[in-house]
Amino acid sequence: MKINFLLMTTSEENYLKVIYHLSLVSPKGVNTNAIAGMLDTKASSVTDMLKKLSDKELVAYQKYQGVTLTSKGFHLAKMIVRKHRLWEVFLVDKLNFSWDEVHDIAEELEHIKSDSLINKLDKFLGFPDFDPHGDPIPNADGEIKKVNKLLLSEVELNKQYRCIGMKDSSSDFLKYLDKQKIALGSTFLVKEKESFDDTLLVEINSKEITISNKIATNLYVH
Amino acid sequence: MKINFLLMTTSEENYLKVIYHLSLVSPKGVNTNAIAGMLDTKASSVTDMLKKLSDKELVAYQKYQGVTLTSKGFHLAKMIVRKHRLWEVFLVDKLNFSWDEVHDIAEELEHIKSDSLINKLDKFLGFPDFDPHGDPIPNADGEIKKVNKLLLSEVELNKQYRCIGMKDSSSDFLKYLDKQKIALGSTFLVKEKESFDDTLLVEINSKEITISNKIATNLYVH
DNA sequence: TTATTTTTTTAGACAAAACTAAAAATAAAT
DNA sequence: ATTTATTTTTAGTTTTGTCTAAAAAAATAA
Repeated sequence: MKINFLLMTTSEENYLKVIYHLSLVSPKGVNTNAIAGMLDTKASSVTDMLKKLSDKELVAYQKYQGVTLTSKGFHLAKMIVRKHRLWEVFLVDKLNFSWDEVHDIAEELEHIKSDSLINKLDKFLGFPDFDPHGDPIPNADGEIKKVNKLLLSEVELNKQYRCIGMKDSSSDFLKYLDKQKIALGSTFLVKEKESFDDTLLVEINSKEITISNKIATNLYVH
Repeated sequence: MKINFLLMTTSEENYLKVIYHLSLVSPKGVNTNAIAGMLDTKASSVTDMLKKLSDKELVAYQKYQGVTLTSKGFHLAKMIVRKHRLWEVFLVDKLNFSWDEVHDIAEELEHIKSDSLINKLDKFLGFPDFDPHGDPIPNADGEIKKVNKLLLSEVELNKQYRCIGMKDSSSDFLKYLDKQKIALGSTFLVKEKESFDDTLLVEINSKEITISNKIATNLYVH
């Protein structure tokens, strides 16, 4: 896809990215308030920005009807997500940051404007398909590798699964995983499920631990 | 040196960096117009910003008297230069950019705010002392490796010198150097100097070429 | 030394992106 | 079907960093 040269501000890019993430959950249209919540700003500010993005034909916006991305906006949003996730791989793989430290830095790096930079970075990193949290990295054309993933809470008993991602990548959750020595690629085998509170008895790296339902509904496996 | 936590905008950082570079040439005080010229902005805008930087105690500013950096401002400026030059090393050494392509990208990367990022990058790059143009990289404490350098136009005849930097790192100049296969580390031996126009006959990488005075006054050797 | 030119500063305005408070539209509840 | 509550938009400010035009200071020239 060819995109006309568009000079985007950091703020515009952040809105686009948030609309992208929200529209994966509510594809019919994203609420003003939902955007405001994610960006920690006020609904009135969101309305202002939606008008601007609409003028640039990056979103389809009708007063009071929520907002969706145009194909132009969708592609641009994926390019921002691509940058964010590639920089996260760089920070973890090359600079030895731990996976709970990289989000804020990547949040800044994702706004650096240079296609050749991001494509050379992609090559340098070996064209990774997934970031350190297991989220897929769109390629230069915006294509995303899909993997059919299950929540750990939904798997069958006594079958092998591999950890492929986290639903919630908050720092606290990642630190918990580190403490339990759970990482991307860890092998899970659920031995028992407590019917009362859905706690799981799981064998991970040939050690048995119990995992709460809250944790199990945040871990994607395959 | 301990610096109180200061939230700098990109614009403030750019002013600080420009004042730093200009004050190396005119340490008595940097003119408003000189700053405006470097930043491609208007003198009135510079005056506004100097007041703000003065309030933050990053510069010593007296109306009509030019401006100098305080020790706080000096240190901060060196940290920005450090980031710029480390990112240039990364772009050239790791991502295979050529040395004439990296300046604009580094101009953006230098404003990413994270001390641990820049120190881990420094380590990843092997604590380089010089950037791809031969300019020194301040260390984490702001210390700069000094090398007593000569212009190629000033050297003695029939003595070996090594190229250690460029006075002017403009894209055009760097492309000329690439064409002539001159790079950082190239060996020079001046065989003749034409007294009429100061053109030099130079042996570089065991090949003889003539070099104009304009080129010779832009190359630092040691 | 006085006049002229250049540099710098002030004053007032503007655009971007945020805010508050109030109005309007939509959704939910009685 | 009204009333009530929630969501969204409008209108009017604020802050940051810029601008233009005019005034003031400093530097240069006659």
